[in-house]
Amino acid sequence: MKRRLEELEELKKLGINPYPYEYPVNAYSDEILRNFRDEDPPMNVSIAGRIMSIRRMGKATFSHIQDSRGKIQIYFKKDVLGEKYDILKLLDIGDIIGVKGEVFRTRTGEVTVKVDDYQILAKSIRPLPVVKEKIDEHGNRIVYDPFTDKEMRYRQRYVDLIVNPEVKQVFIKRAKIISTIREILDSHGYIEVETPILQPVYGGATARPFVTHHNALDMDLYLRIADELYLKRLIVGGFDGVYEIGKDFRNEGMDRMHNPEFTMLELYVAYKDYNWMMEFTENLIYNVCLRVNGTSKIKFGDNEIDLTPPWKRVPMFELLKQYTGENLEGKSEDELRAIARRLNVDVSSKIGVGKIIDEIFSELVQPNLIQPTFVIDYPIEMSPLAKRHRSKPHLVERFEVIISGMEVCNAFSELNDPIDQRYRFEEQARLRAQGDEEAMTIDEDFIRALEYGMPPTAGLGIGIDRLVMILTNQKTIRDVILFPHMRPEK
RNA sequence: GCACCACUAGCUCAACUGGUAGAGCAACGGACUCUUAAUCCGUGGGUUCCGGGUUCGAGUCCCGGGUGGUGCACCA
Repeated sequence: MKRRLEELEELKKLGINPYPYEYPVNAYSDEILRNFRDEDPPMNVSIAGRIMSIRRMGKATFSHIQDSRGKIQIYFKKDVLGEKYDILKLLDIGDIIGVKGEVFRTRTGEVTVKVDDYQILAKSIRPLPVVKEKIDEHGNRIVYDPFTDKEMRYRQRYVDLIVNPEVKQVFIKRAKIISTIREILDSHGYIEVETPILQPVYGGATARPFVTHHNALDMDLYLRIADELYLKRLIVGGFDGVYEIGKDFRNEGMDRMHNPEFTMLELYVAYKDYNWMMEFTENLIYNVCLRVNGTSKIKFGDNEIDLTPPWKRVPMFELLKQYTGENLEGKSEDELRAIARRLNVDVSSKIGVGKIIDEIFSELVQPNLIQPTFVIDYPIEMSPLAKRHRSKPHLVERFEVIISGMEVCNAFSELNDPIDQRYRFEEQARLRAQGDEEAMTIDEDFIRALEYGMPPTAGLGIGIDRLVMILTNQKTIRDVILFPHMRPEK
């Protein structure tokens, strides 16, 4: 770095501003490579990018520069550039330059820009990890000494993005996934809304919140753990379909599937139930995958996953029976604890019936569900916002979508009976008193809204990060979040 | 929060049972006007994550701490 600061000073002494204001770009690496024809008249281009390699050979120098679209070789010649050629020695890998020149094909066949003139656009004073690569005879990219240090890749994502082009592709695809979801939802006439992230009462999920403080009001506020209760208020307010794509925050552990802040899509549609929502969900995800990947059969880890609808719909208790050999339906808390012991599943003494079942399910059933599966009809105790099942009163009309063992969606026929809702909240309060810190707190204003009357409604939540993981074949959530949460350095 | 593993030059990695810390790339100097992991000659580069301890001697062994990874716990 010291050496580069000296170069910076030398440039300034020569009257060259190493940080100029703009540069007229009229072409990109990928277009130039794609459009070049040997028989066409020579084409002049003006491109800008970062120097990724330099091969100096006395009075001629080859270099590759990388722009937003890819890389292209450039060729400097002493007899073309004269004195300006000598300034090249002050350039380094990592510097950003603009070059103008004619496109030609080298003797070895690579389409290259022969530089008539160049300009330094930003001097890099911190050395970039140098990744060397070669394209083999099959067109495969072989990388030597790849930049792999996970900690540095996540902390200095900018470096990761410069040096590892496949990382950039994941995030471009992520953007496309989200914009495609928007297009589809908008085309159905659903209204995108924004609801509070700072909430006086948090709800809509069972999780521990982040707490912050509002100074002027001298009160604690919570970062939302879900959008649910506000979006349902909007259904009460007369919207037929609303959705929100935004960050939720949960004060829980971090691992391959969890980041403390994550992106969630929630959608609520009036006059529909969870059966309708299942069909909607499988079509949504199928179409997003088609548009983004061009196919509905994708690889995830060692598995091939087929997202073509219809997806299997299986009641939760049926899956439990299938994978554990035990019938858990209608069992008391004591009986469930005994079964858990028999199945070698550890359950905390603080949790109730719903969570014991959930525990057994996530340990013994969920990892086996690789192809997209609607798990339907959950016990009422673990779903305080869902409507009671129309024919089985101890269950609710709820589904989750499991893909590759990962929970990607959660949805219900929404509970719109204000009396039942109050009763369910009170049950949660009882669990909380028992020591379940994640049980929900009662939201009086939400109940008041239901008291005015909410139409029958279907609601859906999709974990966007996890969906992106599946559609881009990434095994950890950190690889689909640009700046995953990290402990502070030092 | 717990367990296991990792941390050595800018990057990727070596260093046997404890015995002078090394290579490739990058950097620096030189040669070279079609190279492409350019090549050839030469040079410099280290708080071995941090702090203690054991030892004549610690990158290596022990204790404590940090960060990361993986798993568990926790997690609509």
